Amino acid sequence: MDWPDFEDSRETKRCSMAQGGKQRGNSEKRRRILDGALRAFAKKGFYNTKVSEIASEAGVADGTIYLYFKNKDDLLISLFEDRMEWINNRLEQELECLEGGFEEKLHGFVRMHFLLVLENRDLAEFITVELRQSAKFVKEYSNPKFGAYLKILQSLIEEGQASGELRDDLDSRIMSRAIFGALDEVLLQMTLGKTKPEDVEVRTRMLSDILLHGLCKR
Amino acid sequence: MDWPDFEDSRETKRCSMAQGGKQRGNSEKRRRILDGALRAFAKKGFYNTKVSEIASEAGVADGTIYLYFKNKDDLLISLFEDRMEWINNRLEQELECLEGGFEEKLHGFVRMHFLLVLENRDLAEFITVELRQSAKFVKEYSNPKFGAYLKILQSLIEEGQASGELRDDLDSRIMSRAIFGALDEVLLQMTLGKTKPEDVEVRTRMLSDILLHGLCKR
DNA sequence: TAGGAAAATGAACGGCGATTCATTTGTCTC
DNA sequence: GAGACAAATGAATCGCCGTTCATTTTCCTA
Repeated sequence: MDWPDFEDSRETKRCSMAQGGKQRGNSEKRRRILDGALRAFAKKGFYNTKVSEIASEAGVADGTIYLYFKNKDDLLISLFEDRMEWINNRLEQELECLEGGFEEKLHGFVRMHFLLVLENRDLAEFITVELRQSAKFVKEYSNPKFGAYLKILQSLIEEGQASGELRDDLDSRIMSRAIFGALDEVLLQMTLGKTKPEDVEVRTRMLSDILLHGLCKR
Repeated sequence: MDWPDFEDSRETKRCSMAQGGKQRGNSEKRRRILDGALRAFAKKGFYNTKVSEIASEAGVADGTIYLYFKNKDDLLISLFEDRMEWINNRLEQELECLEGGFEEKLHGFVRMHFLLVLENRDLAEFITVELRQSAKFVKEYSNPKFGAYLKILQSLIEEGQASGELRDDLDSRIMSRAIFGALDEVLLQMTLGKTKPEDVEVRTRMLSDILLHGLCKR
């Protein structure tokens, strides 16, 4: 199978509708499909989910999906970007509100990452499992929304370096990936197992602490 | 699709052959198939690889694959376990040879993880991408070989704690996952991009350093 | 309220690809 | 070298599922 080419904009497919105040119905259906797809993909994974299952999950007819998305692959990517954008927005929003130095900021970031995603188990499952799948074709089409996520983390690190709180012998690009990897793996475990709310706090503290100060005794 | 049930042992399928010194041909073909599958999966991913492609990659007929593996899923799992076992063995072997305290050991571990896997690009791609796929069904069948990998890391941490070098307020189970996640994500980036040999050294140093001492200035 | 266009429907199609199995090839024994 | 058994082959099968499109429904406008 070939991955989709992005010659036509996914975001605005079928803009042919009247422009007035009635975008409502249309966008809402698109949203319903994305929501249904998330639930379905989380349950069985992309390749084991039938389009007809997504449709019934979304409460629309099979064919309707093809009015909003080019094909199943396109739906996967659209869903991924949609959710990633949501995460990025909320992450940036919350980060702005955080007072204090780098330590607080990183702690806040880790906490947010966990909370945002665990807020919705399906999202957690989808992100942790399908992201890799899509990383595979980052080669051909570099996932911009995931790139944006990493950028946020990277900027955070660079700020810390600029303010002198952080060592500056570290490549922020590599560090941001390492941090994401650590969070993501722990998140995967939380997603698959039964995580109680207090576990989130414990893990947040533990991870931000070790990232800041390391495993060694000081 | 349902994931395979493991009622019949995958390892020893078709033991009906004579027991003498002629296991040779048989095992060798199994190996050829596993090798071919690795190449194929690395190139296109599990779901986009046709069984016939694996067969031609391995230089056997399509049907032959079914003499050694129950089905395509079984082949995936078998391959995964085979390679994971190889990694675990070599990792343990190398770790035993390492002198010094925890710092040296962790550094060695990180280095080994990178080198072992990058020694074979296909393996790197396969592990980083397909492991998640299989983590998905850890729910139904807990991947023992990956568990063993984590155990090695976990023991390393616990040793460090016992000897007093490491903080003991850290859960070694969670830490081992976090470390694996960080390594794996950085490895993914290395796999997809073009990594020069010296990059491996840089990243090894950077990662073991940050894991030991954290991002903060001391 | 008629007419027409956009949106939605879901039954049917068509291609694909995992798996099977009748046949061939190889190997060992007497 | 013939018989018997194991191993390998690959063409044919068959069920599945992504996608299409003829038809129906909805919704607007005059």
